[in-house]
Parts: sequence; structure tokens; C-alpha cells
Amino acid sequence: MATQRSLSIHSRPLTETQAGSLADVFAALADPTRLRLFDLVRRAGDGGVCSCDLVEPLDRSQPTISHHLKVLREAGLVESRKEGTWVWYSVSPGATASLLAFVTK
Amino acid sequence: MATQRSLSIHSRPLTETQAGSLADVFAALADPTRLRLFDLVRRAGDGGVCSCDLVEPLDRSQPTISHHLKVLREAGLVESRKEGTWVWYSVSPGATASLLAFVTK
DNA sequence: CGACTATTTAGATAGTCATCAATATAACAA
DNA sequence: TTGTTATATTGATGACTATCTAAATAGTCG
Repeated sequence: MATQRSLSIHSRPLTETQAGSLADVFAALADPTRLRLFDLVRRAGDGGVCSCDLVEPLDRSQPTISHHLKVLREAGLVESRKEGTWVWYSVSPGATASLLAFVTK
Repeated sequence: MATQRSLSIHSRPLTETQAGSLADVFAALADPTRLRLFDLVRRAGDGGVCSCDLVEPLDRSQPTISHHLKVLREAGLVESRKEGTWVWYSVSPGATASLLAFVTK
């Protein structure tokens, strides 16, 4: 068997569709405020963190934080659970799996 | 010693500055065309790939490809070497180190 | 219900960006 | 030098986005 580049064995170049999906996840983390938000949610561990506790440390308005959390949620990076008037955020299982797969491949 | 969340032992929440730098790298990969570009460069291996061979497979104009390669270069993801009229691109050593560190931490 | 709190949605604005056509630069070749 | 090719830069345009204030929604408690 002839020598081959390792990648060629496993996959083909990214299609536009694949690249589009992956880019959406990268885009969700391509903003300083969202990165810090994701970092804070991750630090909170399994219990998660109340969205109300994310406004002050990031020094942005509450609607701005709400907007960024929505972006993170739609990217599949965090998930939310409503409890009374509060919303608790935690990291999605496998949140960064696609990123990790791309970066390490 | 009291139980602590694992992250707290190792680091503090991201500062705005740290988040800004990291976000720049994420942003470089937050575009489908650039992701495919980076993927193609990576597949080319050590020898790299001539920029002239990246225009056709991505179906974008030559100036657009040139622009995206510049973004990837400035993000530290790829590096270029001029050879006559051609420019060869290859993946920077440690290109994705900061991403990997963040994603796996 | 009415008052209060947490969150989301709407609308506006300023800034960024992906893309292209046209042009400029640079390297080579005859 | 003149022509040809590879790459970069410029300038324009349409789309997207981060942010805010204001308003709407929803849940809790007297």
C-alpha cells in the first residue's frame, strides 16, 4: 500500500455544509463577552449558574447577556433550565465535541 | 482541605483581555470559507499548498481567498513562504494550541 | 388583583465583515 | 522592455452583529 497523508485516510475536505455548521460553533465563541460567559457557566459545574449572576461580572446590560446566552444555547454550547423566575445555565454535554474533533484531527 | 471545583484550583475567570485574544482566534475560524481554507492547508502537510491551488476548490474570487489567507495568517493559524511568484501556505506550529487549551480545560 | 422581579423581545445605531470588480505590485520570461 | 502570471490592495456594497433603551412577558408574593 502506498504512503498516504494521514488525513486522507479518514476523511475528505470539508464540504460547504459541514464548514457552515462548524463555523456556527466557532462563531458562538468568537466574541469576548460570550467566551467569558461560557467560561463562567463552565466553572459553575453541574449545578449551573443563574443568569442573574452573570450580568454584574461581565459589565453588560441584562438584555445583552440574555442575547449572548441565547447564541450560546442555539450553538449547543449551553443549556438552560427554568426554575420559577430564574433560568439556570449549564454546559451542554458534548458541548465542544465538534470543535475538539476539528482541532485535533 | 475543603472540596473545590476543579477549575478554581487552576485558574481564574477569563479577563476581558484574555477573552479578546482567544476570541480573535475563534473568529478566524468562524467563517465557512476560512474553515475550508484552513482544512485544505492542513491536508497539504509539511510541504504546504500554493495559494493558487486554493481558489478553484473554494469557488471564491482570488482577492477573497487572499483576504481570508491574510486573516488566518494574522491569527497565527497558518504561515506563508514566498517562492518566486507563488506563495506557499502551511499550518503554523502550535496553530490551535490556545483553542485546544481553552476547549479542554 | 397589584407590586415586584427575572427574563425576553423589539427597535435603533454604530461598527464589522464577506464578497466582488478593478487596480496595483511583483516576479518571471522572451 | 513588453507581456504574462501570481498575489495583494482598494473601494464599494449588502449583510450581519454587539450594544443599548424601552417595552413586553412571565412568575412570585402579599
